Amino acid sequence: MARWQANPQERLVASALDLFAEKGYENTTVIEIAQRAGLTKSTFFRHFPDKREVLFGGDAMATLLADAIVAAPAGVAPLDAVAHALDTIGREVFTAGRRGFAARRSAVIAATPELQEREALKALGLTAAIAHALKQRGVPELEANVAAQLAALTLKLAYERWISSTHDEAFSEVAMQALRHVQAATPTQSR
Amino acid sequence: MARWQANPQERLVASALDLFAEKGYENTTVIEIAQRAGLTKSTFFRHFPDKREVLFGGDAMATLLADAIVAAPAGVAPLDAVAHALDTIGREVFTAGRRGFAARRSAVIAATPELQEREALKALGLTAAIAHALKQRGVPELEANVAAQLAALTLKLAYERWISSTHDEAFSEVAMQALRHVQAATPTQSR
DNA sequence: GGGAGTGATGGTACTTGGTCCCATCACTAT
DNA sequence: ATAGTGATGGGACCAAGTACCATCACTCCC
Repeated sequence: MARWQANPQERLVASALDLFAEKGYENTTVIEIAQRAGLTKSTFFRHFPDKREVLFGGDAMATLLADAIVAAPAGVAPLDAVAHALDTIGREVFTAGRRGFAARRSAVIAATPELQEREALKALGLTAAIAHALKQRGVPELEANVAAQLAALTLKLAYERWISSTHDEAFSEVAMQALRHVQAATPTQSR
Repeated sequence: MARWQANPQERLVASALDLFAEKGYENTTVIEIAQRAGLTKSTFFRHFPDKREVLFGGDAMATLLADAIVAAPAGVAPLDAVAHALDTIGREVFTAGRRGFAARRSAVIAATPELQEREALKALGLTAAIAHALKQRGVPELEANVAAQLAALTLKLAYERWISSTHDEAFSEVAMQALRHVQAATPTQSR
């Protein structure tokens, strides 16, 4: 089954992250990334639509989150469906073994405006996916959008804390805590 | 005072928007934009850091919003400070005379992934600026972040409605209405 | 009124991301 | 063996963006 070398994508991602961390995103050329992975520019662009995307896994996250929200127990409140989804991704993608990678990746993005732009787009897509999934559950348009905004903030806070936590906290734990905090900080409607 | 022709930026923006609407962003070259404005590629990049930015006014909006939030009457709730800021930008930048331009611009962005990416980044910057301004008012970190998320949603909804409204509603009016709706759709903290 | 200075513009060469297209290679099935 | 299939290599090409220098329009000042 295995031709040439295995998992070209993974090798490209690893090479890219290494080089970005070493000499910065802008000073790294696609050809260099490919060479370090034993491949060529052509092959790189066959696996990723552009240089940025090598650090972003398509919309796997968005679909996973959306599916988990739809699959949450019927009748629960929007933010409880979100909680269910956060727990799911905590167990399926934000596992302990990937924390180191996530942290390095995050540092590179934080240092690169061009990557922040891509991340902003992904975040927006994520929020839209959450809102859409909530609507599928019957949540009214506006409530879904508001809940999605709160979910996006929760996810961001949880991710940051998960990445930088010294003691190994599971993502799910961190996320539940973050969600409770966000809920507590939500303004009571005065009027 | 006026050399050559006046307002090169404005002419470049107008040329770009026209061409993008005519033949699409991707099929339009920077050289074409410059030529239509009676300028050259060099001059284009002297006025804008890249091709995308010709449709985005730097961070003028973010600073204006942030300043207005800081300048809101002391002691009012976070979302009331936001309301004050929305009213300000409604009177200063989202004026009736600019609605047509905004609508055309919005249509082009909606048709162009590359521009949506830039817009996503701007939206994130806007949210961060709002949160930061609220913190300057003494609003605690978390409350500021939550309020900023709700403000971002409000701004987005109001902007969409303002652009597509048939009868000339002032942006401030639309924004106030949107804010009330968002507040009404905010989940009551059950636990 | 003429010349030095200043800021905006024009033009060219270069690098790199990204596309296209075709040749080639490794492996598989018959 | 042989044909077929899917992944890779390689080269030509275009456009975005950078760097640098020449040039032009206007201002200021003597």
